[in-house]
Amino acid sequence: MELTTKEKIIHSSLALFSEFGYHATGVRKIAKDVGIRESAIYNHFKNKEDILTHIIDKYFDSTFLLKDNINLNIDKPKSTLLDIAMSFKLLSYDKNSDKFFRFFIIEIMQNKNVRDKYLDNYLEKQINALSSLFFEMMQKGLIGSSDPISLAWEFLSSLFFYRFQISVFNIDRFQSSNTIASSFEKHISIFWNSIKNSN
Amino acid sequence: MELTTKEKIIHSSLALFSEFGYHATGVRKIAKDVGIRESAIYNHFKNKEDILTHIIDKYFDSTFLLKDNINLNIDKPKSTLLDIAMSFKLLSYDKNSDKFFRFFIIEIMQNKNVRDKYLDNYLEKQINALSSLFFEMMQKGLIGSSDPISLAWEFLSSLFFYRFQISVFNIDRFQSSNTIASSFEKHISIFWNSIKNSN
DNA sequence: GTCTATACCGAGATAGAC
DNA sequence: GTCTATCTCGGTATAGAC
Repeated sequence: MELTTKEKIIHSSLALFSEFGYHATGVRKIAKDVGIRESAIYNHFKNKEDILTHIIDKYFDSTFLLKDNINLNIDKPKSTLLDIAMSFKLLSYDKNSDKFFRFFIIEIMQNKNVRDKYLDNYLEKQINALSSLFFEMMQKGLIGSSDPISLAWEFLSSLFFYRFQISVFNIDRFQSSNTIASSFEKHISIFWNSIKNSN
Repeated sequence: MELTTKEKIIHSSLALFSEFGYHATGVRKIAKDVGIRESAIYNHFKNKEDILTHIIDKYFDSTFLLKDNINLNIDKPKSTLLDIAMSFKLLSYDKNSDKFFRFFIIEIMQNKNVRDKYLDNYLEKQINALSSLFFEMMQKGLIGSSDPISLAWEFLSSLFFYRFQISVFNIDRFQSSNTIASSFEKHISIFWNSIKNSN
């Protein structure tokens, strides 16, 4: 697979941004990594920030969105939840997705554009989708009655943290990520055990 | 309370670092915020990185460590867990601690020194302490038998995420943090409901 | 589309007067 | 301990030849 220069620039930039941060990464470094001169960068991107924007637009979805063939079969509620958790786990152990994740965590804290994307395009959608799912389950009597939004937060929180933690381990303690490899499944087990209707 | 120049530098630096990041914050900006010239900074710190090091050393503990008067009364297991959660909540809604938290999240991803502190001085200790607590509870038959380390991860994960999320909301959607204000308590309720021994 | 050369700026940092 | 003045370096970005 032959990458165009533009693709190479994006690829190198992302690798450097996710390791050193956006500000600490110079255009010279990017150019060197690609194998061209700084000036050649500007044939493909307006400026440095333009590279950042392209990366965000191109990779945000693939970094955060779960596989969309999740079986939302309401009659098998526990395995539906497990499916979602496994989708998180898949992303966590995907090398590329993990790199983007680190990059985005940094940018969420510093870049309003990324932060808004995270809050509106990701978090809110996830919470809404999960709330609906739990609401349905309650109506069918599969789980006890309570606030579906709170359940959604509780369900998501652990999955997100495990992904965060694996991402931190993966920087320079790759082996340690094994210690929480089974946490995604364990979460479903504990969570389901708490909310299920036991009649 | 009169702050020394050195303290003022640390204070201003932290505010700027946590808002714009370490690399995006110049020594000139810090000096201006303090009300002195750049050169005067160097009477107090060797260089810019030296300021960073001092901040980390001075504030890491107060950012992450829970209040140490938590009552680890094993005979009231649920309220012990609630105490821990409330300690998290307290830190989340403390304005200063919240600022440091954002700063440290960024640095965890980019700075090996901070990352090691997070992993060794914070995370491992927390997991160990919680594991011991759950182990004791199992031995006393207060909760069902399972892997105490997994329980510790599951318990901590939600609390950490809620803190993370409140910190993100607090940047420019202060109002939204209310939506998860009760999540800390809710977490204890759901978690305890799952692990308690019901005999 | 990439190169060389260069402009320009702001960064971190130092010397020495006060 | 702070100031002014200044240095050097590396950053982003552009002009114009090939």
